[in-house]
Amino acid sequence: MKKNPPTKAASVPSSQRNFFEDVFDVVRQIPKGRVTNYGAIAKYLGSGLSSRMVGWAMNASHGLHPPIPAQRVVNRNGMLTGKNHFQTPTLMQELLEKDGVAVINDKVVEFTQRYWDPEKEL
DNA sequence: TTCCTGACTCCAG
DNA sequence: CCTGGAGCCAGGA
Repeated sequence: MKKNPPTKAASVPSSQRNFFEDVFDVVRQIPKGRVTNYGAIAKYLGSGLSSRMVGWAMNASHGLHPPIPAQRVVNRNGMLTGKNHFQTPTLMQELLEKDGVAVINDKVVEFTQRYWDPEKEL
C-alpha cells in the first residue's frame, strides 16, 4: 500500500479523496425532491464514519464542477443546519424549493415523506 | 505535542 | 416536551 509521501504536494490525500468521493457519490444520487440526513449517509458508507464527517465532506463540496446537491442533506430533524455554510444563508432553501421541496422556518416540510434512505433505496 | 471546534446524533434528566 | 452533556473522527492553532 502507498505510504504518505515525504512531500505534501497533493492538496488532498488519496485516503480522504476516496472518502469525499464516497460521500459525494451518495449525495449525487439523491433524487430530486428528496432529502436525507448525515447519519444515514455515514451509516451507509459503513462504520468508522460519523455524521460530522459527512458534514465535513459537504464543506469541501463547494466549488466542485459536478455540483453536489448539498441542500438535499439535512440533519435528522429535517432542519437546514448547514444553510449558513452555503454561499448565502438563503441559497440552501432556494435550491430545495427549486427541487420542489417546501421549506418553512429552516425546516423541510413533510420531511418524513421526503426522506430518502440510501441503505433502503440504494 | 495537546486542546478546541465542528453542515451530527443519541441518551439522560 | 425541552435542554444539556457525551460520543464521534478529523483538522487547525
